[in-house]
Amino acid sequence: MAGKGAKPKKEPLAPPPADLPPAPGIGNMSLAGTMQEIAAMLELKGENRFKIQSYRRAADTLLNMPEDIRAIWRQGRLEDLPNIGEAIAGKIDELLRTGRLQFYERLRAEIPPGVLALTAIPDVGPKTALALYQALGVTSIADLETALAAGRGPEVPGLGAKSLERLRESIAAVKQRAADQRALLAVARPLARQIIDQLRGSGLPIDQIDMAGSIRRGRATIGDMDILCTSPQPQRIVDFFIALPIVGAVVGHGGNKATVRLRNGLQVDLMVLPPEHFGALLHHFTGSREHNIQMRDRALSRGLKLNEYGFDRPDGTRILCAREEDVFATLGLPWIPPELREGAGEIEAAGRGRLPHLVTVADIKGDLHNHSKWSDGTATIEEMARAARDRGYQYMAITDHSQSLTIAGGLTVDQIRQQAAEVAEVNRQLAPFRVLHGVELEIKTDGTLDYPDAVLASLDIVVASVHQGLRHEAERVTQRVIDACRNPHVDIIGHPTGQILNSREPSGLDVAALIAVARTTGTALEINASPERLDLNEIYTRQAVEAQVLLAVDTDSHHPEGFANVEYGITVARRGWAQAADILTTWPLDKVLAWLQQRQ
DNA sequence: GCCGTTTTCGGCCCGACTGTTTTCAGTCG
Repeated sequence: MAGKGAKPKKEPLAPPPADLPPAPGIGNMSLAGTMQEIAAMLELKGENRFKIQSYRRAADTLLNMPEDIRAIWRQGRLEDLPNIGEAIAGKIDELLRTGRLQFYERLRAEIPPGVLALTAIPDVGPKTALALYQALGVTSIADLETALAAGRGPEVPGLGAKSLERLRESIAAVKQRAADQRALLAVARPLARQIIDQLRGSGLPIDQIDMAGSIRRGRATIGDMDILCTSPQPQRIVDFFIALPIVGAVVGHGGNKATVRLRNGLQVDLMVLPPEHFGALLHHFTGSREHNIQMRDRALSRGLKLNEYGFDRPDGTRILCAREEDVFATLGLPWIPPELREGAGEIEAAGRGRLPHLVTVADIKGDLHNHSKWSDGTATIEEMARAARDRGYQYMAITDHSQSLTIAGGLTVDQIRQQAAEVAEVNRQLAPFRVLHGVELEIKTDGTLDYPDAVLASLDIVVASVHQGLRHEAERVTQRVIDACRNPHVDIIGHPTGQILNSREPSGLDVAALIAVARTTGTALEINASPERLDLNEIYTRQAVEAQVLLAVDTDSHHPEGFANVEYGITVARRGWAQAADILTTWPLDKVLAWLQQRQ
């Protein structure tokens, strides 16, 4: 028998030769994408659904795991990962060694091109997609639309008149949706709060109300919103909800639920529930899918069946859960914060009493990356400082752009020297509040920094960022950022990957390599809280936390209202399992000053 | 294809909804 705790294996996959580099461009994300594609193609082939599920779960593991897959591979530990066994480990190994996967390429050759795309249509899954292809020969949504318009369709087995009509509507909807995008959390969450406030203020009887789904877990972008509440008068709640001014169209409504589309296009589901089921339903609709699967698995191992109404015992009786805490307690667990519910080890951690004490907005004591009128901000240094002080902060850094970023009014060496006098004056007025004089320093396309070291040494703090040459090849971007990280004057790497949600992909930066360097240099990595950035993301945040690399939640504010965005940076930090001690900007001023001093 | 504090074989999360193939399959969240 194998030793306790270890997963017994006949012959573990050998680690790669020490001198073999991983194939370029292959990391956690791309591997997860490949696994998802394999799952979709196997589904189309009608493969065993549990095999398909295995590839999906392996993809989830890759997406949520806190470590870089290449490091695990190098150590020969692929099969130690949950949901990754001999077969999938072998495929990951093949991809990392050679950059290709024969199994995947054979599947691609087998599946008619374009059929997969049909499954983007609502209510069209693999079975329907294949039937459409076989009966009509269509290999794209456009093909299908043309065929249906020409009166074809009745020859597809299993599709009656109703289904065909529905299909036409779904195609119209999917074409519309392609133009739309997922909403930023910073757009969706205030809307959800507004709806909840209006329902609460309606005068109608509401006992409990909360948002659920990805908005409650705090994902960076939101597809649609779920709001759950309890009330003795569900119909009146539903009627009030669908008549809200913010509602653009009512998609459907009944006695205790309604689906609407807001004026900005976001879909919102409201459900009014019996109070005795509220906890179980809130848990069920908060998800994520993988978290729910693992919770049900844990229930099964205890002879219970978990569903959205509670736990069913083998004798047919039911354990009701009015509060979410009851769901966890029934499985011997403490309540798990929604931000952690991604099925990425939180249930195991909860079971061992090892959940992190997640950082909160209330822990934040300052903000170390902000702009003023001196470059591209809209407020004076004093206005920014007063706004930060009014939030209860002890300090704020002014970090206007450096000279190379001309488009943002970057400061010359002379200008930033002049700026120091204004910072000193604001500090005289607002003491003991402290404005740190800093810069958001360009990491230039040639890899050098935008000010000489002597100038950097005269500043309180330096945030180094990439704005230009984000599309450079991965090795080059990585080298530029790592070189900046190694400069002892650089304190923080700003928005490391440069991603803009919904519009710009992250650069090719090898974040794992950056984390490894930051660990040795003691440089902090930023979680930029600007809602369209959220960079580092939660996955890299967790990698940094595990590596004990310091993080800085900064809002990159260009006006006084920007400080409120700290909420979104904190959400990322929480999703990355960060505690207050991991975050530089939760530290009090004297500790931050001592840290900066010691770095000089 | 993965997994194991009853297990190395035989399971695998659960229920709602819909249409149609009148007893269930497909899709979704």
